[in-house]
Amino acid sequence: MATGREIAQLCGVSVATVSRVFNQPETVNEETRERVLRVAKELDYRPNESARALSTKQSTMIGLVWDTDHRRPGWRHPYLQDLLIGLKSALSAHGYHLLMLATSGDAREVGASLADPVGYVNMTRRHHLGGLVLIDSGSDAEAFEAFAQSGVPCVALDVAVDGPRATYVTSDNSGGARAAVAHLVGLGHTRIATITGPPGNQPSDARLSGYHTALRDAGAEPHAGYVVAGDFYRASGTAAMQRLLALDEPPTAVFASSDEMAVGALLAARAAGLRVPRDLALVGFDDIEIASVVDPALTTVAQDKPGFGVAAAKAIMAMITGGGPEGPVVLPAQLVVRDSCGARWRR
Amino acid sequence: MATGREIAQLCGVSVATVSRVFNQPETVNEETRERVLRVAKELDYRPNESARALSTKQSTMIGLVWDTDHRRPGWRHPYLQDLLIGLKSALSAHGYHLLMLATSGDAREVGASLADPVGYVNMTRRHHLGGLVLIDSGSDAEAFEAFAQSGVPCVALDVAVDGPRATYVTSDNSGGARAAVAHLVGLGHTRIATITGPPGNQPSDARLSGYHTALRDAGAEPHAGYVVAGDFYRASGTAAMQRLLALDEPPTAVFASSDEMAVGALLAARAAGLRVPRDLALVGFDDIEIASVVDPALTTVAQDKPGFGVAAAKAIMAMITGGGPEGPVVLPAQLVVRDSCGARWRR
DNA sequence: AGGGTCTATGTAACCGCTTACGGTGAAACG
DNA sequence: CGTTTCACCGTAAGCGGTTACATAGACCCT
Repeated sequence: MATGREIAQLCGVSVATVSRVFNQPETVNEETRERVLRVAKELDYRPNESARALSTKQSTMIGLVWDTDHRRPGWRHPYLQDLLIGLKSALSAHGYHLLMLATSGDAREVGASLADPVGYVNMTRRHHLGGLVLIDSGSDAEAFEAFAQSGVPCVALDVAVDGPRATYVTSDNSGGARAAVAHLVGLGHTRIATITGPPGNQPSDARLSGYHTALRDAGAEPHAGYVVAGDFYRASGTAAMQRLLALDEPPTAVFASSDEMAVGALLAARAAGLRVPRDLALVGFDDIEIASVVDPALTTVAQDKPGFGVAAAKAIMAMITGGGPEGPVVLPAQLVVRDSCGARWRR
Repeated sequence: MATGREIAQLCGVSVATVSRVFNQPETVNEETRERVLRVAKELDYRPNESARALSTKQSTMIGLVWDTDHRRPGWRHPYLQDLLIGLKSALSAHGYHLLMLATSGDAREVGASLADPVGYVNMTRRHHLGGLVLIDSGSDAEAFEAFAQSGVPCVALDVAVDGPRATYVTSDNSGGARAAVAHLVGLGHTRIATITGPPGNQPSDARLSGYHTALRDAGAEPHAGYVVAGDFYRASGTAAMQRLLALDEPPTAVFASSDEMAVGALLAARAAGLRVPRDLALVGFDDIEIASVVDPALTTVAQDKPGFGVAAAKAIMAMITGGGPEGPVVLPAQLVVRDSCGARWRR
């Protein structure tokens, strides 16, 4: 690999000039600049990023905190791929890379345990990362708070954090839920239940509050037994639905806090001999792929999935270049009406 | 951030000793070692990875080549998340990180265009990456070949490459397909069609050959019109199915090279008034989430998704430490019988 | 002609760590 | 007791860039 020094010698200039050609081209004479560039091309010169990072004390990398081996093994993000697409392309536009940090297996580490904020923050400092993107992995808001307080710029997805250089992006969860439930109300339903995510999980809580708001708007009485907690996964939706169906006065409509749970509920309803949407209206949240494939196609609240990534990238870049954190970003969540609540069917 | 020098001063030793404590602990006296470690801990010392990479000429990062903005925009990998889970955890075990490379937006680059091998290889050299993992993004085997020939260690997923330091991991595509079609044969079908992926795509071609083998095994005559090409995506499955149904003698069973296309075919069949599996048996490939949710649940060939990542990580580490590339890894592909081909129903 | 400005470049220190090499003292040896 | 051996550690030279500062002309002005 050719180094700057070699180029300098071949061109009869100093290494400083070579460096300037690439970093402040306007300060170097056009003729010499071209000469340097030509030789650089001939030698297939690649500036050494390590050296560069060492002397500038900053890298062009953003860390991604995504715990795969969380307490709950096999934890899955509903739309990781879209999120990464948005994140990666937005970061690329700024010349930044995404680093998926490993925190384990390093004997050199001083005081790190695995998969906890300490390990990640260590890595962040060791690599002089520009910042961190935190992907919500269940309900560990406390861990995220530790990140936010650590001082490294970070933006969390789907969980509100607060720190000197931290912000977050989330969907309009309550608004989306409210629209979903209002839709059910508009279809004439009065016995509307909801299957929530894990209590304490922020998006879930916000969706629940949207559910309440919509009912209140409609002047309806929230029925205590109509709120059942799940964990965002399919099986919990099935279980929750079974509990709802066992009620004296089972609901005629259900708003689930995730599509996965909605699908689970659908299976339970079907198993109980109910037909959706005729006997039971169902709305989900997320608009993952499954939603449009399931039969009947699921009415749901769509999130701007790549938008999460893009917004996160923007927020990080703003903190890196600008300084202070900007306010939280709230992405729109939009009701997508399909077949599972009978809107089309009634018409 | 504390540096090695500071620690050295506080401990009354030289920086060399500090470095040794972390890299060759056995060569330093126990007492001083502990002293250094203690001070390091107090000062929250983090070795600077840039400096380290600079002097050792190697980093602990593996690059991930995953073109999101491919020719075909919106290209999606059927099971990226599982693959990443496997990849990341296996790399972490070796203390390696995964770097999602950006190749655009860098004025400093000498001769790079976007999203092509050149750009990625540039970045690989600039960052002294240990190697590259190439995710198949459609049918660009030529581009992959360029990577493989570039000399940087790389392992490709689902496309055979050949190079001085390159290898690949793939599923037993033909074996899986063969099992799937044999299953259909076993159910008594004789008019078995297949919907392939894009011609030239290696997994697709292998699956097609498995299809042929199974038919030959059964002594059946391959019907030319029964092989229809798709592009792995749902819509193409629908279109292909429509073409098959328009045949004079439509098939009674279809093996699709991907679950997405199988779902597309399912929709087409349903739209044509056919009932699956009674009027048409259907088998897919991949075993993505949708497969088990669709109605009827899809019989399909499951791939070891995290296994891809793990195998890739192993292969890369072997090339980094060992030297020469090992042979290609072929993961088992296993038939998962569900409801879409009537096996259960017949019994 | 002397002084002030500007532009273009060179000099050299520095970033923080690794490592080849050499030195020191104590133990072991003949 | 002189010499070898060995464990331990320091010295210093990189690694490949960046950048503050100095320098040297060229140009312009009074």
